[in-house]
Amino acid sequence: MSRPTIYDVARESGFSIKTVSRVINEAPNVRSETVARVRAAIELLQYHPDPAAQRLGGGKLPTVGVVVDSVDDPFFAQVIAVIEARAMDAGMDVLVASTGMDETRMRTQIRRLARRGVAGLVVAPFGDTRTVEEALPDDVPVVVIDRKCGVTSKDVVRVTDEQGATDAVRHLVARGHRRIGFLGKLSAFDTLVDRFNGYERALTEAGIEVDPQLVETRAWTSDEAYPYALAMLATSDAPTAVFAASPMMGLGVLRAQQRLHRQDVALVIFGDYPVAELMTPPTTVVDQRPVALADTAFDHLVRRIQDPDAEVLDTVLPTLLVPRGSGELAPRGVA
Amino acid sequence: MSRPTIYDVARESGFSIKTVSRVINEAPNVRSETVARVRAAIELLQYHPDPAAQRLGGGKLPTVGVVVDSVDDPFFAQVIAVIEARAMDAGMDVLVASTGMDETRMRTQIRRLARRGVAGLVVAPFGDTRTVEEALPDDVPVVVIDRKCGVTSKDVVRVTDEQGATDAVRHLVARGHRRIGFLGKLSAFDTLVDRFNGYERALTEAGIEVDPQLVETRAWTSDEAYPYALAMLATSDAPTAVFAASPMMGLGVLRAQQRLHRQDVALVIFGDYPVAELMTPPTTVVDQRPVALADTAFDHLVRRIQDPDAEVLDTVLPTLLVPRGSGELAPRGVA
DNA sequence: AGGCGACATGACAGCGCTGTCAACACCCCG
DNA sequence: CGGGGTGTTGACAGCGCTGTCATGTCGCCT
Repeated sequence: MSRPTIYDVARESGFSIKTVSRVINEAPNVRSETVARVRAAIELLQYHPDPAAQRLGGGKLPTVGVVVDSVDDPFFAQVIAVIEARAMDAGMDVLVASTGMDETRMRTQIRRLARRGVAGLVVAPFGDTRTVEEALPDDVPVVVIDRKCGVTSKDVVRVTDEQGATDAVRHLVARGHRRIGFLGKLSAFDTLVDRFNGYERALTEAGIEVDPQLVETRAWTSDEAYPYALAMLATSDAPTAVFAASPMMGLGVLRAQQRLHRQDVALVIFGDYPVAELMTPPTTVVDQRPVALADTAFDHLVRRIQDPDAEVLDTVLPTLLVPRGSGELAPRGVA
Repeated sequence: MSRPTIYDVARESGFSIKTVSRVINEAPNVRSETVARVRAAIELLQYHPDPAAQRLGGGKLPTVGVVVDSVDDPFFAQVIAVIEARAMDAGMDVLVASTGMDETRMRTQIRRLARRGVAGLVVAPFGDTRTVEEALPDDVPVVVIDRKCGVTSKDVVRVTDEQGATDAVRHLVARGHRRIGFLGKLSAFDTLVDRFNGYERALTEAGIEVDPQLVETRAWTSDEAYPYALAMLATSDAPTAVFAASPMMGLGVLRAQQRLHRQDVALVIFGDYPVAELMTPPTTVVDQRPVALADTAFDHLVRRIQDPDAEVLDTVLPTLLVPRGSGELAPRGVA
């Protein structure tokens, strides 16, 4: 009445449990006829191996763990969705854990999943190199996503942050903007620094000097960004365009614009967000393409699981500038 | 060098593994001094029980499974986030699985998690009563969320769909609207039918007849809703207000409005969505309060895990009308 | 014909826990 | 002072797998 075990399959098929185990794990050196008979018995009994037992017996759980800042951040939600889909195809389950942007909690969550015996881990880390390197386990395959954080011992999949930012700001410069604001907390992630560098590069190559008045690096959440954005837009020599280095910064700017009833400030946000195309004007973004990122991360995780000694990869995927309207606005007062 | 086991703790503390096991599981009849000594040993060795072994030994995994339509739907993403947070506090992990709105896949995913030995399951089901009742396991505690689907054998946590819809439509009626459109696929979920009933009720009590021209029940995704919304808004006797029975329908309407350059159509969407407050005009919604829902669901799940024979609960939480602008627009042409 | 290696299968011992049951020490009561 | 709880602890047998090692069977080469 209870779930069938490997013994039931063994009895039914007439082979030993070890042979059944071999069939399950697609081990070599089993006669194809034997495989067929065992498979038939498995099918007949509707047998499914118990992951806990497989794990205890010596293997890993058919499970991948995903550790991200927060599960309901749209970016990470998409990442999780892709990983979940890929894992399902591979017959694996997905454990999720969030760090809430807390280093201790990040460490705890990673350790917990590692202890649990997951086959692999996808982690969006943060903190300085040392913290992150220490938090990442060496006995479990890990792929780091989105942020490198100086990690060199693990596979990393991220995007061209600097180039993406450069593209965004060049886009604004091409529309004639010369006073372009920047919002983004540099101390938070290395990615933010890259994005600032991209901003700086685009300005410099256009012969525009970076105006410290237009660079706001204190805000982290959108709530924090809002007053700064408000202040920046309200000054007499306000920027005619803004580059928001993250969706959170972008939302702060949008709130400020809404508050000031201004729809004439050009805006490009690094990172797409839900319904950006329905805003007034629709928001131009630098798409980080979370789907491609997660897909690649999963590929690399599988590779690492199969060959723990494979060469360490640092994959940098291109971003995509998506013009929707807000980024194509001409400078105020110009036709 | 390897992870410490219960034997290490036993040796270190001077007790048997069984006593250590008792301490871990907070079993009764253990002297407090013994507990203290064992705890000290656990602390010293940094011991953490192996979930797989606990499971095999006879218990359940310290894990809850969450099965939803899709992981990156903002509503479910929030649900998952809350469950994850609560689970973490309870020392549990969270397995996520999505159904992709496919009955077979729903069944597969639920079975898989159940087999895995999770302690409990939170499921957003769909399909007719029979399908769902069959898909839900009886040997694992389950809490059904968001949609009842006729389930009577499990705890259910949902919201006042009909009342919420009535509130929304009354709100529009109170602003003077008499031609109010409805968008929502009734055949999809029982919740949608409830929302339509709420719509009908609010109209009826205001002495307004339901105009079939203004009721669109074919669309399911926002892509499908878009052309219908477009058509509805473009007719000569177009509605002055629209009640979108789900965020997807709402996005369809918003796209249509954007396309038609119309910001004068009053709109209330059932279900909040990201940055709704930044739209032009900001979108008035009926908040389903996913956080409260998930919180309650987790409470009920814990209750059910502790007492499998507890009375079956059907909890219906109130929704919250959030006026933000779009729902307060007067009918076209009226001051 | 004898022997060796490649293939195919099985016996058995864990993996790290928990459940069952037994053992033992006390305590209360008649 | 003996019987029968009650509280506290431990020995031991699994749970359902996989790893190791042994066993048996051919086919082929010398």
